[in-house]
Amino acid sequence: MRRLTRKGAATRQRILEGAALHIREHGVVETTLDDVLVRTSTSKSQLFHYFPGGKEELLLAVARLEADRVLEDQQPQLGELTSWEAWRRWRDLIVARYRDQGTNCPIHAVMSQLRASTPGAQAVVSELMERWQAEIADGVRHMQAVGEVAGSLDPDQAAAALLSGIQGGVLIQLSTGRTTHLEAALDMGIAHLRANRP
Amino acid sequence: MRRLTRKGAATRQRILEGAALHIREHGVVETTLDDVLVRTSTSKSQLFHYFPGGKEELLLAVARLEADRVLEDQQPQLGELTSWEAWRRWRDLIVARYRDQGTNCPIHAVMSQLRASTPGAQAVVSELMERWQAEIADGVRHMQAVGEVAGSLDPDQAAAALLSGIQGGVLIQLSTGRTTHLEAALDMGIAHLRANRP
DNA sequence: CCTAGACTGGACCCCACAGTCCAGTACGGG
DNA sequence: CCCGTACTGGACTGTGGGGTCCAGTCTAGG
Repeated sequence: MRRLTRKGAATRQRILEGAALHIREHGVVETTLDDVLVRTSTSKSQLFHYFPGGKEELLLAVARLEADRVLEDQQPQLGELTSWEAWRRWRDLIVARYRDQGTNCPIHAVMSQLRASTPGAQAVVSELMERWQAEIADGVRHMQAVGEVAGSLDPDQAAAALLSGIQGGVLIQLSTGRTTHLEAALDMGIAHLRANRP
Repeated sequence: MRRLTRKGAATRQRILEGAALHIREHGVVETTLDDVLVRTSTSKSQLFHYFPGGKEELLLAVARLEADRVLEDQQPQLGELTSWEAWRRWRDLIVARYRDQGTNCPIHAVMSQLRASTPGAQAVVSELMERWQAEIADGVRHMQAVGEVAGSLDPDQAAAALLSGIQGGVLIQLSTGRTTHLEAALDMGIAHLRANRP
């Protein structure tokens, strides 16, 4: 696809967002191409025109869309972890976000469908995790700079541990419907930082 | 199914374990009933005889099998978290176990396929998490009893956080292939306990 | 050793759903 | 205004794979 008219770009976007929404609501297993077509008032030929790779390509595009959204939803708090109060606000924001999302994580759903088949799929998640962890690590480094955290603590290590806790907390929430584990993980992660005062 | 002859029980078990193995090797999406039949030298009618609910029931049974295996694989270390040295051994055991498992988690795979459809599916994971967390919490309580951890720490809270870290670490490993996050989470969780000396 | 019912084989059904094709329409650059 | 190509509609195809059926065989209890 080399050139897209304005109309074409709009249609492509409509299909993409319609697919993302349907997956959010029904899960990827219960989402067929026809569902997406009906919902977005488009036809097969349009879908394959914009996503020549078919369902696989569409799902991958949805994964990218959702991955971007994850970090966007945490801004601006994630980018300004400059005080303990800011860390607390970020923590509350995450909990609220995932509480709202309920027991259906779009990325998680899409990934489990693509895993083996699509090589680029794991890269989407890997990249998300890297960016996420980098932002947290920046926050840790800032706290070190202002003397609230000991310089002996490895920021990347701490960020990796905190990120793991978040992922696991959300994962457990998918089965239990509760955010208790997510909260426990966040609280422990932050407490661990605070315990490492210089 | 009211009565099972010895032969019948053996066949049922053969189907179940064959399915579990095939899912471990190929993932649940790439596993069809026919694959299982060929592998176990059984026929459709046998499979539906022992699993009247069809694929869904079979997958749920596999999930239960794998869930049990998760805790078994951590014994006896998980049951004897009675010294810092024991915690370290447990930590190493987990890392080794998941390193061996590689980037294909059977439970995770099966769950993402069942999620919405089967009501009992989430219960399998919930129960696994509960049992797992309870064992960790017992370990924390023991360390409190011997005066290595402050009594002010909530054992269930700490266990929930640690468990979240493990889950997230494993989840990230599925995309990255590395156990670095799992290790970071475990190390931080245990460090957090050690930091809370009386 | 006989009979109910547990067990087995495999042919068959069926349809959901991804993917194809082609003919017709809108668009935008020249 | 004209032509190439971007775009659209929708009928059509093919098949993977879950699930059904029934007829035949084995098992175990009485």
